[in-house]
Amino acid sequence: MKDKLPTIKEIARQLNVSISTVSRALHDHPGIGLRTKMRVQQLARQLEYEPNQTAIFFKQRKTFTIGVVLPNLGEEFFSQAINGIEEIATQNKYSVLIGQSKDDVARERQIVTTMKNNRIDGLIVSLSKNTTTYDHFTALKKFNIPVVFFDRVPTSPDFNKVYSNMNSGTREAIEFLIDKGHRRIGVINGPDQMRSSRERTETYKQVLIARRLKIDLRLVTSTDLTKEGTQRAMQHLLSQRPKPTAILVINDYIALDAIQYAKQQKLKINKDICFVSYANLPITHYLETPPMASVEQFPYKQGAKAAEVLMQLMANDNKKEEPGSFLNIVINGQLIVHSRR
Amino acid sequence: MKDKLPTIKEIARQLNVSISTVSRALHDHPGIGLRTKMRVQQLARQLEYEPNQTAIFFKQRKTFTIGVVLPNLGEEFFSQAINGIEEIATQNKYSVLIGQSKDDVARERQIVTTMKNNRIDGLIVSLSKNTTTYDHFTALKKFNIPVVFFDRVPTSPDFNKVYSNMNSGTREAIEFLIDKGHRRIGVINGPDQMRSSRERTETYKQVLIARRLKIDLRLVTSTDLTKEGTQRAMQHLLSQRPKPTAILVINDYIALDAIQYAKQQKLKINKDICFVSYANLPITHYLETPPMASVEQFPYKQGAKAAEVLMQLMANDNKKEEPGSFLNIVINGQLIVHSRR
DNA sequence: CTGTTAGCGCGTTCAT
DNA sequence: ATGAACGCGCTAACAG
Repeated sequence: MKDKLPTIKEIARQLNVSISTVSRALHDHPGIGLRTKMRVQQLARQLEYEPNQTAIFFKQRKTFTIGVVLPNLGEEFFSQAINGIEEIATQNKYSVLIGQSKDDVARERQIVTTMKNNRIDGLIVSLSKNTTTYDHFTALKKFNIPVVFFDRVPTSPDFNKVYSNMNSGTREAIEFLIDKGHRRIGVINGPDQMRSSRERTETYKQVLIARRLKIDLRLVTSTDLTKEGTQRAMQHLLSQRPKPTAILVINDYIALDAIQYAKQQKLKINKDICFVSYANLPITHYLETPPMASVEQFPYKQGAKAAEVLMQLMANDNKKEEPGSFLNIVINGQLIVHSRR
Repeated sequence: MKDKLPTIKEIARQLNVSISTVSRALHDHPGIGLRTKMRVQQLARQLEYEPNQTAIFFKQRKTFTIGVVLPNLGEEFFSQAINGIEEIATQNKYSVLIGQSKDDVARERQIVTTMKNNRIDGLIVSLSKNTTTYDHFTALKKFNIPVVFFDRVPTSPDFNKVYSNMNSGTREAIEFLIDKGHRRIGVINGPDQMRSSRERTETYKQVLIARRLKIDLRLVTSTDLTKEGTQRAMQHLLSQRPKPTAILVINDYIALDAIQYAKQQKLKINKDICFVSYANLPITHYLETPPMASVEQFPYKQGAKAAEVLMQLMANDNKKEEPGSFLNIVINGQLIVHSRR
């Protein structure tokens, strides 16, 4: 059944020419008789010939396929990102293979291995929140498979990364809050191994020092990104005295959990307590009580940029690449204010 | 660089055995010397040998890859669905190639063609809202590539489909509203070519007739799924006299737009006017004024089921399949009530 | 301008 | 128990 697909061999047979003539004709090779070229192309069309990509992949040692590994497609941030990735990939005639780590390191490793064996030409990754070792990625170097990380990137400088800088966005956010009169500002970070957590804390201290405000590190806490973890974080923050009047939250989803908790505690949002979060997802537009402001992180743009960088790396692959130089692209976060109340 | 990957040939050379011996040893072929088998496997491990999948794909005429084409990963419904698809595919050692049609038919065709040429083993599709012809899918039959549609499925019976039945959910929804005293119930459908639109209207009439209520078809309108289209639909509905007191909306996103519009018109949600929608997305849990109820459509389950069906079809591929029998799997929608006010 | 040949890596007869 | 040889479909180096 399947094997009756037309091949160049078949075309060659029917036209009494050689296989390579057909191949050339189909590729508009310069030195080829106009007449035979026409005949070949004509018959190919008639037979609905399509080159067998698997054979080409095999021969060219190139699959025109990239892999994308990310924690969870269910999160809007990541689906927006892959949206951007797919766009750029398609433009460049690449296909996209996806895998979700579900924040499980073993699964992440498994996916990367499978993709490597499938001979992907390049890989884009947003790390699982539990990933602390990177050998499954460095291993790809041996196979000449370039890797670009985005958003959740490794701390080590020895990787290509595209991410949104927490510093500028966080600075904007905190200064915004200070300017509105807040003096006790809490922070809910993600797990410690996430780069963003450290950056956020760092900037928090810097800005407070610059503004000559007292730093109380009990106001800096973290969540494991579960709803329960966030509730515990909120409970911790609200038990401090004096209570914080504003809280910076790692992302919109977590902020929604935090806001929900605050409401349950009979706090008035934007009055008793303000929230500023990260990501600025579309859903926030539909909310009655969204965070007061959100640091936009441009997931689509991050994904697209990561894909562009990867395309570039894959193109340079043939040439000698400069040893040990890694791209580190920062997309500045930008504070979007939803409510000035 | 890339070509220094170890092959069975290389292993054979180093061990002074034949290529086929290595191949057999690696596959635990019965008639093979235990001693040589060990030596081969040992060296393979040492060399970190991995079979070249592209070669295997090529030779086996099978890629263990399925394609997924859907309108937009940015929509939660679809990202949940692909979540389910990826899960099942992974369990069955399949990889997943994705493509977004962005509701553009030309793009949909392009993606399908590319995937076909890449020799995917099977395809899962949720149609673009503008798709009216299916020849790009029927063409796949010639290549023995089974196709399963989900959610947005063709009307013709000549396809395998998994979808959520509008009938039962719609019936539940309307009866729920009638029981709460509503007599003027509006409907906002999607574009006419969507199966769900017709089903919804059909059920609407049936239930109203069964309950001996007057049918006013001016209360049944549609949106092109843009925010503006939805506003026009709302404007139309609210200009009817008497005004509807409840509105059934094609999905949660559209419902949010509709609710927003109603609020702007100073209508009190759940008092002046009630909304019931479809999909029951997680975001609704965070809303102050969610639809009063939502017909859950189990996107994860739909995706997973579609993938299971596809796996089955691909497995039967070798055997003779019964001619012209198509699977039509219905996952009953289920009304989830958010608020009884 | 066109044909011949080799080979990519693997699985699979068919011999031995 | 093992090896030799073939072919999947295609490209490309070499020969005319």
